[in-house]
Amino acid sequence: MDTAAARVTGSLRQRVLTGELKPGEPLSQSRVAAEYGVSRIPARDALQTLAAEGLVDLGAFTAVVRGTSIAELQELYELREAVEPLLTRLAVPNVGRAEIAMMTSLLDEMASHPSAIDWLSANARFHALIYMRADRVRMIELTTQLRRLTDRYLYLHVDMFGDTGRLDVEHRLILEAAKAGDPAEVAELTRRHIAASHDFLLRHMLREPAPQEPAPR
Amino acid sequence: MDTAAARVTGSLRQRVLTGELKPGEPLSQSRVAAEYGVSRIPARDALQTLAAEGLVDLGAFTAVVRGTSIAELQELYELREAVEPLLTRLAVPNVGRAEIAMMTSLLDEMASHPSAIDWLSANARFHALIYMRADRVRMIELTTQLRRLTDRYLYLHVDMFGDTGRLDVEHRLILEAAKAGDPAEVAELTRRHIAASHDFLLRHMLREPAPQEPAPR
DNA sequence: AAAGCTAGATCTGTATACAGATTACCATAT
DNA sequence: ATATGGTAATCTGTATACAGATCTAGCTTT
Repeated sequence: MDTAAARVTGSLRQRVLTGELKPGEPLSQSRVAAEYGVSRIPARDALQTLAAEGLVDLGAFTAVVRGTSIAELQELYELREAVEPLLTRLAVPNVGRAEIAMMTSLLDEMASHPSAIDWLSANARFHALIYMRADRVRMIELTTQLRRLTDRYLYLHVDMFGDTGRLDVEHRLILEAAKAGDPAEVAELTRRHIAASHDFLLRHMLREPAPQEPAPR
Repeated sequence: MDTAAARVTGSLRQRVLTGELKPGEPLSQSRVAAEYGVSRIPARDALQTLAAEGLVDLGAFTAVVRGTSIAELQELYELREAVEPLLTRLAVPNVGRAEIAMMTSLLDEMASHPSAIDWLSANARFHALIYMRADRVRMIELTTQLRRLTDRYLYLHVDMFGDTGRLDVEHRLILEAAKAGDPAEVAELTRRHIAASHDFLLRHMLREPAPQEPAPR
C-alpha cells in the first residue's frame, strides 16, 4: 500500500536501524509528523508499528528509540539459534536448483564490497532463499524481525564490517551442504554461523562497553 | 494505562480468542467503534494491536478475524517446542521455594474444575512461574503470544476440555523435576507436554476437518 | 544552596470531518 | 438466466481540533 503511514514507517525504520536515530532519542508523534509533513495520525501509526517490531519503546509519555544491551543481544541470538536451524532443517529438502543459483549470485554480490546496507540486505536474502522453502510463514516473519534487530547491533556497535571474509567462508559451506541436500548439516552450519556472529558482536560490545546516552536535544 | 483503545483491545482479544468472533468475520473500524461507543481512532488502534498479535488479518479493505489451519497450528507448536524448553532450561536454576509454592496452589486451582478461561489462565501462570525466572523478557513475550494463539485453537476446536487429567499428571511431573532442580529434565518434560497438546489438538481437528466459514451476515 | 511550587510548553488520546477507494446491490441488456 | 454497468452504501486514510496529562523552567521559600 502507498500510505503516508507506510512511508514514515519505512523511513523511520531505516533511520533507527542504521543508528541515525540513536537509542534513547525521543520520537514524539508531533515532531515526527512535522518532520515528514503529515498529520499526527500516520506518525502515530508508524510509531506503533515500530514498537511492535521492537525498534521503539512506547513509553508512558513519548516514544523513544529502543536501547541496546548485551542481555538483549544474548536473547535475540538465543532465539535465532533456536529458530533458524529448525527452519533450515524443514526447508533444505525443498531447496532446488533455482535457489542454489540465486544464492551463488548473491555471494558474488556480497563479495563485491557493497555498502553496509546492501551487504546486509544480500545476506538476508541469501538465507531467506533457504528459509522460504520451509513453508512456514510465521517462523519466517519472526526470523525477519529477529534478524532486523540483530542487524541494528551491527550498525550501532561495529563501524567497519570486519569479518566478511569469515562470513563468506561460512556461506560457501552452507551453500555446498544445501547443494548436497543434507538438512542436518545445513542446520548445524547455520547454527554455528549465527553463534559466530553473536561472539563477534559480543567481543565488540565488551570492548566498547558504554551504552550510548540519549542524544542531547 | 486506562485508555479506550486498551479497553477495546482487551475485549476484542477475548472475543476472538473464545470464538465469539469467528474466523473470517469482518471487523471494520466503524462497526467496532460504534459497538464500543468510541471514535474510530481507538478502534483502529485496537485492530492494529490485534493484527500485530496475529489474531486479526489487516486485509486490503477491512480487518478480518484470522482463520485457523492445521498448517498454522503445526508452525505454532514447532515454535513453542523450540522456545519453551530453552526458556525452561535457563530458568530452572533460578526457581526457588516461592515459585514451587505458587505452582502447587495453581495446580489445585486447575483441579477444581474452573471455567475454560480460568483453567487456561491458571495453566499459563503455572508455566510462566518457571519462565519468569529465565530473565528473558523478549522470549517470554514471544511465548505469551504463541500460547495465546494456540489457546485459540482449543476454544475453537475442542468443546469440552477432554484431557485435563493427562495435563495434570504432566504438570506434577514438571513440578517435581523443578523442585529437584534438574533443568534438562524439566525442559524435556515441557517439550513433551507441548507436543502432547499438539497431538491432542491435531486429532480433534482432523476429526472435524471443515474450517468454519465466515459467519453469514 | 537545596527543595518545593507554579505557569507555560509539550505531548498524547480521542472526537469529528472529508475525500478517495472499495464493495454491494440492483436494474438493464443480452 | 447470465452478464454488465452504474449508483448508493461502506470503509479507510488522513487532517484538524480540543481536553487532559506530563514535563520543564524558573521563581519562591527555607
